[in-house]
Amino acid sequence: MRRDVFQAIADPTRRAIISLLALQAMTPNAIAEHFQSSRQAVSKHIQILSECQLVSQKQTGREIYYHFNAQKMKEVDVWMDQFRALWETRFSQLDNVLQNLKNKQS
Amino acid sequence: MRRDVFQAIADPTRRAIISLLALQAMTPNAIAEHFQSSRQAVSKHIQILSECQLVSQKQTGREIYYHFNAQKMKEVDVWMDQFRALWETRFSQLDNVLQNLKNKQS
DNA sequence: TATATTTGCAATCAAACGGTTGCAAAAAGA
DNA sequence: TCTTTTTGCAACCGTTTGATTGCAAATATA
Repeated sequence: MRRDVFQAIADPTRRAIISLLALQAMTPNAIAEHFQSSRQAVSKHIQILSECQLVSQKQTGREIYYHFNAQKMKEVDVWMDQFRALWETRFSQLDNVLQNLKNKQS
Repeated sequence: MRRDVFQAIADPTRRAIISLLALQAMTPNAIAEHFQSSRQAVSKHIQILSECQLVSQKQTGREIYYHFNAQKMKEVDVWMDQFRALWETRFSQLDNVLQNLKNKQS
C-alpha cells in the first residue's frame, strides 16, 4: 500500500477535498456534503490524506475537524523544481532559437 | 481510463522516467536499462506518459526518441498555486503568531 | 536475402483502488 | 435514561493498475 503525496493527489475527489480544507478546516460530514458519493467513501479519502500527512485532525467533542497541512504539499513543489527552469519563458525562447538552428542545418 | 498528469506522476517509476527524459531524450531501450523491471513494463509507463502528453515521440529509423514536455507539467504547478501562499515564510510566521494568541486565550 | 535489433500490441494475473452497505462506539440532546 | 448524531471500522465487489510472457511488425546489418 503506497501512501505518498503524489498518490494522494492523483484522485480528483481527493484534490477537491484538499482544496476545500485549504480554505477552512471541516468535519467529515461537512466535507461529504460537497460530494455525491457516500460519507464513507469520502471518509476513506480523508483517511488516505491523513496517512500521508496532507491533513491533520483535531477532535472537539464528537466532531473531528480536519486541517490541511500545506508543508506536506510543498514536497510536490520541491520535486517540480527540477522542471521549473524548462518552462520559464526565457528558456523556452532559447529552446526555440536552438530548434530553428537545427532545422536550418538539416 | 483516466489519463491526466496527476495520475501519471503518481507512480514512482514514471516520475523517475520523467526525470531522465527532462535531462535528455531517450529511446525505450535506453530508458529500460535504468530500471530492474522488464522493457515492456517500462514501455507501458511511457505509453501512459504519452497519452497525457507528458512526453512526445520522434521516430528516426526504427528507434523512437521520447522527449519530455515541460509545458504539460506546468499544469501541476498551476494547481498548486492555490496553496503556495500557505507555505511561504511570511504567512507561516503570521500563522504562528495567531496560534500563540489562541494558546494564550485558552 | 537471411539474421539481428528495436519496438508495440495482446493475453494473463495478483494486488490495489474506489465505491457500497452494515454495524459499533462515543458524545450530545430530549 | 433513551434517542439522535457523528464518526470509524470491517466486509464485500467490480474495475483499474502494474507487472509478466509471448509474438508480430518494421528497420538495420551481414
